[in-house]
This record gives sequence, C-alpha cells and structure tokens, in this order.
Amino acid sequence: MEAVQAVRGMNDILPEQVGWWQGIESAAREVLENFGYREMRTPVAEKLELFARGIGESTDIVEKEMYAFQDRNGDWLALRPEATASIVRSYVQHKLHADSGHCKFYQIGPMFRHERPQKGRYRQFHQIDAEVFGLDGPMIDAEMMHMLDVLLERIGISGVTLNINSLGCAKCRQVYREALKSFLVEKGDGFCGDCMRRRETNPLRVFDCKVQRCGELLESAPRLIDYICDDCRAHFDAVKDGLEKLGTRYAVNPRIVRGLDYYMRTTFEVITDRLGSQNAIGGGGRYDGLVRDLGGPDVPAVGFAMGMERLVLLLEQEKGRPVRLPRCFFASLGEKAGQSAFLLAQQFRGQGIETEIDYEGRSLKSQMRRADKSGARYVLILGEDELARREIQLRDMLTKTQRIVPLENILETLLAVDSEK
RNA sequence: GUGGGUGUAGCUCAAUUGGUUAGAGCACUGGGUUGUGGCCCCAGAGGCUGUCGGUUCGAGCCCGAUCACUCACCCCA
Repeated sequence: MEAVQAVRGMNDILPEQVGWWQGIESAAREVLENFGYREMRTPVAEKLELFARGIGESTDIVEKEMYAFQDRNGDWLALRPEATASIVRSYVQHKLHADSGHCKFYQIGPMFRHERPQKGRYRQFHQIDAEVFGLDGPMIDAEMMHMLDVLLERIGISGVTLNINSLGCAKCRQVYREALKSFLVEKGDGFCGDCMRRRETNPLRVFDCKVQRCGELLESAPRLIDYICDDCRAHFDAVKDGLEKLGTRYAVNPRIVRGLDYYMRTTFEVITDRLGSQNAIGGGGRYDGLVRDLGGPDVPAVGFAMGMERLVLLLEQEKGRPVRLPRCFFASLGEKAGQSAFLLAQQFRGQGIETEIDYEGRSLKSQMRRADKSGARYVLILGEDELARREIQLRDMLTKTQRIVPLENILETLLAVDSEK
C-alpha cells in the first residue's frame, strides 16, 4: 500500500517548528493591535472574478498561478492568492466605511499560488497582511513602514533593509511609461529576451531584471522620480520625512515596482540577503483606486503583506529552536501505583502544571530516561512502597536531589519548591 | 511553464573497475543496576537502495522513463 503524500508545495508544520510560528503570530497580533489594527478573517476561497478584477487580469498571479476551479454549481471560484482583494471585498460588502473616518484591518493566514516551489516559495504559504482604508495623507504610509520595522524587531529579525519608491499616480505614470518605452526601444537589442518582452507588456518591470547587462543599460534610463507630478512628489517627500522623524531607516530604490496592478505612489519592500533569490520578506504600498474599482466608494488605501515562511527561515538561521518542556514527569512502579500516578498527573495539569507521564508500565530506568529526554525539571516517583506509606519521591533533575514528600502535600510542595527557583 | 542537481535505515552519509549476505554515526528499544536520567559498555530492531522498464551471467552503481525533493529562471511574500 503506497502512502499518500502531501500536495506538492504544501507543507506540514511539525511540532518542532511550530514554536516559530506561534512566536511570529503572537508578536504580529501584539504589535498590530497596538497600532490600532483589528483582525479580520475572510474565507480562503472567493469568486474568481474578485481576484481577476482586484489584482489585474494581466498579472502573472491571475494569468497562470491561481488555484481556480468550478464548484458543484458551476461557479468559478479561486483559492486566494493574496489577502488584499478579500479584505477590500469584505470592507465594501459590510459597508465598514460607514463606521468612522478610517479603518485598520489585519489578517493572518494561508494563501495559494500554483508556482514551482523553491526555497522560500511554496504553493500554500502564509502571510501577515495589514490594510488601512480612508487615509490619503503620507503620515499613514510612514507609520505603516515604521510599524513593520517595530514588528520585525519584536519578532527578532535583524539585518533587513527597507526599500521605498514612489510610482506616482495614474497620470504621471502614464507619461513616464511612454518615456521609458522609447528609451528601451532606442537602446534596442542590448536587453535580454525577457526585457524585450516586458518592453511591450509591462515596461516598469524591466527594473526587476537580474541580468547584469540589463542593469547596466538601465543606469541611464529615465527615472520615475523625475517624472512624478508635484502632488505625488510632495507626498513622497513627506513620507520620507515621516520615516526620518520616526527613526526608521530606509533606502530609496527606484527598482521597487511591484507586480500587482493596483499600486500607486508609495511602494516598499523589506529585503534580506540571506534567503537566496527570494529576497523579499514583506512588501506593500498604496492603492487608492482599488476600493472604487471593486464597487466600493472612492476610498484611499495602503497595505502590506509579510511572508511568514520567510520569517521562519530567517529565525532558524539566527537561533536554536524554541522547545516547550513539561515541568513534571510521573514515574511509577506497579499497577496500583501507576493508577495513582495517572490520577495525580491529571490533578497537576488541572493546576496548570505541564505534566507528562509514562503510560506503559516500563522499567524505572526506562521511565527515568524518558523523563530526562522530555526535559522535565521534576520527576515524581511513586512505587508500591511509597504508596503503602502514603509518600512520593520528588526528584529535581537539575540538582539531582531527591526528597520524600507525604502524598497529600505533593502539589503544594512542588509549587513551593518550583517558585523558589 | 523552462533549466540544473539529488534520490541508499527515522536523520546525516558510506559501499573498490558492475561482483557474494548493502554498512557506519546519531536517534530508537532492551540490558549492564530486583527501584533512579545524562557519560560509558553490550545487545537488538530498523532497507523492495523512490518507482517502472532496459543492458548484463550479475545492477545501489550503467541506460531510458516516471515520480519526489532541491536550487535557479519567470514571478512574488
């Protein structure tokens, strides 16, 4: 009988790793709530149309990476490839914009893209996602990036760089696109095949190219920064000013272009050099037109997403795994003592003391070995002799000291001994 | 979707030019101590060498296919 395997690119997170995940999630909740964000949980599947409209028909995500399928009614659905479209949909559907001036939401959960897996990139992956609706000023852009900085520090990740850029608004970007396009045509066939193709489909993306020659040619390319209109420039300057006042270090990087259609003005990425070619651990930007495009009011918005797998990979490089250890381990000899130990262990757990026990009636030596491996600080040994005398042995595995305690006092004694340490 | 690399015990890896019964370390189980952990010693268990086909007297090793993993491209978190 052949065993069934997990789906390609969709991974189990086993107990020995789950500590990282719990740490990241609790840090994220703490920091985001602290900045006024509230959690929202949307379904993992949506109407296919939502993503097609929200992310952009011509993006790679929509064109070839979506988990799309027909349900039994024949409706086209898709597993969400990112969270923003869903959150916007929910925001519009429940008319949350009626509540107050602005809204801040976050969401933590799995996303799905049918790509070829590699290091730091999987078909089911997890994101921490935050969105703000109703604010068009630069302060929130700066605050959001600052929050990202705070969050990463709280999680315990260092050595990353915040790169920022401005894409301008629809108007100035149009002017720039034309200028860039004619530059690319002028330079002709010096560029790689991919860039030649991008020239027609999405010229801005040439800045993402990793081919060295293309990078060199682009040195003299027109810069978006020089083309953005006065309003956009003022916005960008104010974002940078805000970051400086908040003490958040950043680098202006004109190559931060982002793959989703809806971005405008501020875009940013948090980059690391320790993850191979998947170097972005988080990214986001402003998308003022999207809510309207998805049938809602004309509300400005900013958001970001962080890749949790990539955070875990970084944490693993830096530190040893966090392991959870039981406090107590019950060892017993004989059937009657085993029963008593079993009931005592439940009492301990009832008091919130993490407790493990041998269930199999093994030799004491073997139980001690297991106790040691479990990492428990205290072992409680109950044999027939102790039971007859209404006593129990309390052994401290660290100090290797052992004492006899009356059975009815064991809980209080343990609590007293443990709190001294 | 395209290209490279790798598949041998739970894990990390050996196995001479193709040659008899595929080994080791770690981990696991038991014992050395009638009831006491780590170190040490002894023993045990654990494998269709990813799968299918081919070449050969003979394949873990060579060839083909397939699957999986992995890295990179593309793209992105």
